[in-house]
Amino acid sequence: MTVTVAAAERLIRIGEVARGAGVSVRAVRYYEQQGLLIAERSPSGQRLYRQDAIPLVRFFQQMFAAGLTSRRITELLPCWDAGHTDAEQRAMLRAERERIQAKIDDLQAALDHLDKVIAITDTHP
Amino acid sequence: MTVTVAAAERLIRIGEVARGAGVSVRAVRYYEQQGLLIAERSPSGQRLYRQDAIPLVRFFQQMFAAGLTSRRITELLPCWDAGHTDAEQRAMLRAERERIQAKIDDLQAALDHLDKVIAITDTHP
DNA sequence: CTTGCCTCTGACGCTAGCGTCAGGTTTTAG
DNA sequence: CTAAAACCTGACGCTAGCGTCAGAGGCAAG
Repeated sequence: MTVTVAAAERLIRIGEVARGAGVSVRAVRYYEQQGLLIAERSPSGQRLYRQDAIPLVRFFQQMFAAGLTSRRITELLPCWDAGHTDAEQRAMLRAERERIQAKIDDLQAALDHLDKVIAITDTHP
Repeated sequence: MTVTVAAAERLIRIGEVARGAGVSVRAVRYYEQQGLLIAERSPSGQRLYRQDAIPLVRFFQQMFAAGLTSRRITELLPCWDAGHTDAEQRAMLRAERERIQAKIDDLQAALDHLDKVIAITDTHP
């Protein structure tokens, strides 16, 4: 008979989070300052994170790349954490979705434009 | 018998350029400061533009949206103006192309991520 | 013990594309 | 002629996500 015990999760320090997610230590501190990432503290004051902080930071990077501000991300975090959403949050999700789609379209148009020029300059050196 | 005369192009002032391209007057001045857009000057010192300045400014906007800096755009302008390109410029064109494509891919991934969350929060209110 | 790496809290710096205000000239409409 | 609208040159401000430096404490290894 086996008994499963809730294993005390190994907490990691800020450097490990930063390396794991491919960002700077400064960036991780900044995320905390913006309310994106809450850390426990060791008795001596060092930040301690759960391991899922690493994918979370990666996720922040993805959203930043998509043009969301840290403020928007904090407002949308409950949609992930709890699965709980109100009408306002769903509207924000859709609005950001549309923004991103529009941005993709703009980028695609710019890409097409550049490709034309590349084609011309290649056949016409 | 009809004689075609090279019609003296009607020059426009900065306000018309700005309205035509959907940007601010300040932006147009900024482009000049960055070396993107050269303007003639009237005797009193006002900037005078040819009408193709409007599509040019639109193009700048498109490139800005694609993440190119004004510096890069100035370096690539000869590719449009003269059709003349050297190897370095062609390499820059390709590099920018790759950057934009990578950015599109990132945005698409973020969009897919958001769509998943939207689907969850919709079926699971 | 001390060497060396990691972490801490401020706090200022940076970039890029403008916004905006100040104070003055020019052009245009009536 | 005159008032409004448009234009000019500085020059400082703003945002957002960090970089970077300063000065000080924490922590495992030899």
